[in-house]
Amino acid sequence: MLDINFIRENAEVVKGACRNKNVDIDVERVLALDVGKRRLMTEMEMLKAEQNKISRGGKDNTAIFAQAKEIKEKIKEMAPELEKIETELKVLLLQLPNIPFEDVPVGKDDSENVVLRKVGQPAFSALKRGFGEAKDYMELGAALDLIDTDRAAKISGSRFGYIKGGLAVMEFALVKLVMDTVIKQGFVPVIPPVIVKDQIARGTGYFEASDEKEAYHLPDDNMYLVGTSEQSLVSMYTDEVLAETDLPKRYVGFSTCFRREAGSYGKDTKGILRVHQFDKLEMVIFSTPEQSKDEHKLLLSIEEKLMKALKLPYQVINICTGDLGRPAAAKFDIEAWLPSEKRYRETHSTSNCTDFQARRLNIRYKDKAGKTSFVHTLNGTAFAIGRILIMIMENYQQKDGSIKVPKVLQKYCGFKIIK
RNA sequence: GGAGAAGUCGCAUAGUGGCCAUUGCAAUAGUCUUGAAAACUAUAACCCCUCUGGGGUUCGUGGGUUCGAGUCCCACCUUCUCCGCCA
Repeated sequence: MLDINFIRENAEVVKGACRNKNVDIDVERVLALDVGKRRLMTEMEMLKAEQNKISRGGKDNTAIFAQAKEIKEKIKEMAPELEKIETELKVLLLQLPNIPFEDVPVGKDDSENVVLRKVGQPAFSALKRGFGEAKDYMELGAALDLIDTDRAAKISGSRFGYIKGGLAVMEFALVKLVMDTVIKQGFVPVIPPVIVKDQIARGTGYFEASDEKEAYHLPDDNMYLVGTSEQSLVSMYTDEVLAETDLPKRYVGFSTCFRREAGSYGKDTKGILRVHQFDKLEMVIFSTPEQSKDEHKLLLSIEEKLMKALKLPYQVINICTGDLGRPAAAKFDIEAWLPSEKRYRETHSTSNCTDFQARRLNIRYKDKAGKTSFVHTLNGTAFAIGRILIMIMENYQQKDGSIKVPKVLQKYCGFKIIK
């Protein structure tokens, strides 16, 4: 959510942001509603002041009390009009996107994202090492009995999987790698709730764009399964005031994530690249406005550090305005090389949401002068485990179909190869 | 699931129908001090408007009663305690 004062004073900037983010909202309408609201409020407040003056007067003055009652009725008549304006204004305000930073590339959709750098050699494909075409992870997994989507389909339907054996062990190794990497940087590990209340699911702003259908709903309790632990982590400090000296607060959450994948029929239907349930380690930071750009760099650097530790080839993408999403002011993705598809696929994403989420969730901090303002919130993937397992399987496959365990994970796994 | 209690500033508290919500701690500024602590003084409760004097709004949320509600009534939300069930 944007600050109404900001919109009032920077209407052109807001319009530009809508244009660049492909959001179709009538900013002039917002301004008109705002003017109308304030005009009506002032009028009602003047009446109210008069009423208060009369009431404070004293006791048992029937004539004057009748007058006060008359004013009260007048105010009551005006109330529905104000409510109507406020409701419409609120709906529009919730739909307005965050303003992208100046240095974010302008573009209409993901085709105009900018590659910042490529790290590692994608040519580390099976091809170059002289054992023919790279096998895809499903083929490797079937041979080694690591992934079973057929039986998962029998039990739970499509887009589910059993992850088994050495691959299941590797999940815990990845968790340990992340913990050892980020706890040093001051991140507090958290295992957050994965079921959240209706108002929290809405509050985090994931439901605004019609992605309401993306979350699993539990109708008996009117609660939702989280699509990412970002939802329960960021909302942790809803309606709280933090101390400036405690910022930045850094957290790394581990949780299962649930997604209905409602709009993605026919996309990545095979295997476990896109599933209804997966585990993810997610970093979330609460910072002051001054800190947030540096914290964003920190998140990206940690993501790259983790990818480098696994020695997976990847590229870093600067997401353009049209692909940013509503809450982000800036966003970087990491895409790892998937040999079987001979292209990069997204594994990580990190966003700086500035005060956009905080205003909506009412997360503030008190600065040294005693003034309260909204914090900045940031998030970044540490590992989306299913996808990283896929990347490891394909990039570490051997000529005989076995899979080498990345060196950093060997001590956590207790074995060096899956065969 | 059953029965009780409670929600007021960052924290803790007072406020049982009538002046624009009390007090303490913490915070910020100042006085004093070589410096610090202590002490003292001042500031600040959410948000809106403003002619900068001030006005309005706000006591978990939403309704209601009243000339007037933190205070009375109703519903809801949340938390806590006890009982029952349970990993």
